[in-house]
Amino acid sequence: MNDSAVYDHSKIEANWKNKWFADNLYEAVDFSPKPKKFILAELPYPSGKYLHVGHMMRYTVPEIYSRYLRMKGFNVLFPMGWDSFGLPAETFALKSNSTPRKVLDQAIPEYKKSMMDMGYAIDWTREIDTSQPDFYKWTQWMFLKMWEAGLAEIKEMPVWWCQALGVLADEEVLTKPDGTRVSERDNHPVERKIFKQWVLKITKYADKMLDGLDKTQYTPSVKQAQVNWIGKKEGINITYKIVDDSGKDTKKTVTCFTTRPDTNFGATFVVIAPEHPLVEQITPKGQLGKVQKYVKDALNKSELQRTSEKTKSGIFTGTYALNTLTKTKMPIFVADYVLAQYGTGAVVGVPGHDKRDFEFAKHYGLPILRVVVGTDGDTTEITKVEQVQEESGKMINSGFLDEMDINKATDIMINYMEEKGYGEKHTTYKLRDQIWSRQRYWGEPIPLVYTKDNEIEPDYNLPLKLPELTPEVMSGRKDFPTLDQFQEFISTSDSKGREAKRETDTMPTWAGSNWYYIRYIDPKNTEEFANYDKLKYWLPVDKYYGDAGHTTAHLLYTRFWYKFLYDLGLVPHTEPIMYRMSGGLLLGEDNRKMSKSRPEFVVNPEDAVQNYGADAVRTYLAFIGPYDETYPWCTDGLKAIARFIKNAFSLKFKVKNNIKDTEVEKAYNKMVKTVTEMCEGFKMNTAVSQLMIFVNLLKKKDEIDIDIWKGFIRVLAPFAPFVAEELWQEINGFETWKKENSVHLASWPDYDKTKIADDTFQVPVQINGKVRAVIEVTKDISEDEVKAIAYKNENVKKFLNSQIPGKVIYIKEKILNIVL
RNA sequence: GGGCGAGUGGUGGAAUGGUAUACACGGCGGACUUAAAAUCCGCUGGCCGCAAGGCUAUAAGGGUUCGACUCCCUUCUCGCCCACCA
Repeated sequence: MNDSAVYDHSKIEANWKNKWFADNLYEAVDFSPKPKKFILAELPYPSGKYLHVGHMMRYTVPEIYSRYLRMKGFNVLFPMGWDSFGLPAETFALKSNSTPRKVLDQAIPEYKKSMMDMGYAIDWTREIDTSQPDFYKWTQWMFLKMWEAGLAEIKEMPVWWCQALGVLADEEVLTKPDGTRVSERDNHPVERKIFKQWVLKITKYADKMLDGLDKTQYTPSVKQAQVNWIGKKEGINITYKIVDDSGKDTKKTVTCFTTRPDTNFGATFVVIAPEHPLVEQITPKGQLGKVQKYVKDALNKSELQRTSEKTKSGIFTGTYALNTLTKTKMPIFVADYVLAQYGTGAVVGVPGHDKRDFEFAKHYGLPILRVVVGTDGDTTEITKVEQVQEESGKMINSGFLDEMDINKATDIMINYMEEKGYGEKHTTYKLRDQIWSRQRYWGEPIPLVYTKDNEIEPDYNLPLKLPELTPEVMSGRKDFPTLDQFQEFISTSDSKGREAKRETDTMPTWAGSNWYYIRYIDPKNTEEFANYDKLKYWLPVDKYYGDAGHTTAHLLYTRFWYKFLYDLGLVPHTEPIMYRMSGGLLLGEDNRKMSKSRPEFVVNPEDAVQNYGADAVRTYLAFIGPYDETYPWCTDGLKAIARFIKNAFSLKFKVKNNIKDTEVEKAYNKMVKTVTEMCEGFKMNTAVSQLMIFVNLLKKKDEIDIDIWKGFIRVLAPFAPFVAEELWQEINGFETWKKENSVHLASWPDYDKTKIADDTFQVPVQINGKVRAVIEVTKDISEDEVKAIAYKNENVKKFLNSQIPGKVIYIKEKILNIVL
């Protein structure tokens, strides 16, 4: 046997890999006349020495899809890069006793090698690295644009904070099942602290982001998640006069946001958040000490304490809000169940119709009034939380609203209050401004300068580079210094040449990820972040694949950033991404999340590729199940795929010219048709099973026609690119490698519909919906003929039992159902 | 508590109104082998039956339909995201 007789995956893969990448086979061509497809997979953040098998799970299926599209005649952009700023690299560096740059410079080539070993069809000339100055220059530039537009502000904000990592964004904090909050990275306990923070005013784009959803093809659930995250609510801000114990006007007011002003006749108290500025202003001196103590305790309470408390805590301020409708005095409380950041930070308590208010009222002995009656007609006193009515009903005990449906009453009350000047219609959002600073070293420096007069000026001399972590800087340190510890970095001059100081916060982990995908389009441009005409050619992203945890917030921020660039006329469309799908998880063989604590269940992708070949690993990851679901790794499954690849390879010895086999011909055309449909539908798992069915048939044959073989190789190519290339080169007799002869630039085969059509087909015969026989009939048979054949069938006769059929349903080529 | 999604053999899954369990794993039986591995062949949802065949099964219950894993309602369970959001 010669060399080519044995399937040796290591040899085949090493050979083709080098040739492909040397010739940049998967080049994405700017302005190609072919139609474009931009297939985007979230770039990894290197946080360890090697690529994780979970990454491969995420990338393989979209990559197969991108190969399919290329063969279908599209100019495909399937790029890759490194999201390398932020905590992951810092933590990785600290663990390695090194610096972020050094560990990245080691890890990135390893990650890249793993991707090349997998044969990923990436145009590496477009590689990006978000922590390189030529990239972050533009992140800084865009931030300055935001600042110019008034969308970047410095604000006092309560933020999550932990000793080890400093300030964290909400998204970097996880809630454990017991209610405690910890940092996403390394599980440090976190607490709430007030800090000055740069924030981006994403809320200004809330409505644009809601409206833009119509322009996308997101699935309903992705759209719904965007809508929910934005959380637009229309209601009214009602302003109440505040009086003291004796009923004297204090000249102060409290404004409460509510979506349910219809229940205002049932309002019996007001609650303000501990952080609310009114706390200090309205609390009488005698009361102030006690109230301040409550506020302090509330703010310092851990999340665990807050959520584990059975009763809602609060304290009476000693003053009252006047309910103009009922002319009653509503005591004003401070309580930590009211959030400072949502609405006005003050809530009007309607205990009969809000569960939280009910619990609070019950605990403090406040009156509970019924102003809505449900379908049960119950108008008795509300004593249990189950009786609290929230969703529907009619108004009672509510003056001019009585008998009205609650929705109508809401409208009428809003108009009434506006007319009387008690309140104003108001729209509020759950969406919060995005925190844009952190007190860490490894991030984009914020290019702003504080003058002597404490004015803020932009520094357009970009990139503003991070100071280096020299051995001198690091000597005697365990953690990285923050920028305020680099004197040379801090001191600068303002636009008038006077001494000034730099901002020492850096940008958050996700700064680069808000726009990184744009840079793939023009990664080497030094004049602008990307050439507009190139953007016009490549954008929007056709499909975006990534981690399920990034489906909502990351997508929203990406859309916000893009819409901002659009408003500046810098990008060509209003929506950057047309479609989003998130991948499931790959669990260990023990059906649990792969974890370093159970190393025996952690799959090392390098080992898998070495032992079974990249083609097998790729095809296995495609075959294992639908992209968006979660399932365990199974080594036996991988072995089976390795066997399949080997079987497919061995078929080559049977290939001959001019073999006529109608069974194979039909099966081939069916296979091409279904695999094509399944690739279109992103169902790579069933596409692989179609390939298996076809190979199982070919295995039984002694000879295979060369044209069918060539077609099969092309269909196999996106899944198992190495073996496909090997077989393709061999069958075509290409002796020396030429890029244009690659199977991966060959066209996807067509199929012949006429060869698929069966002359006969099977019709199940049902009696009362149960299959009693299957009859074989010819193609253009009439309904009557089908019936005649069916009635002759012994089993059908048996079940008809000489009865006369009442109704007979015949669906052509599908089914015959006889109803007795 | 809210939103979204899912529940099908021993396992991963297939079928989105028309023969439920494709494809694959695992298991069982057999061939080859001194033996094992590898490979190949056969069987494999459950129950009854020698067989033909029958009954039964897609989380549970109900409904629509000639026909339901698929559509609708109720309940349960799991996953993800959000969560004292007024």
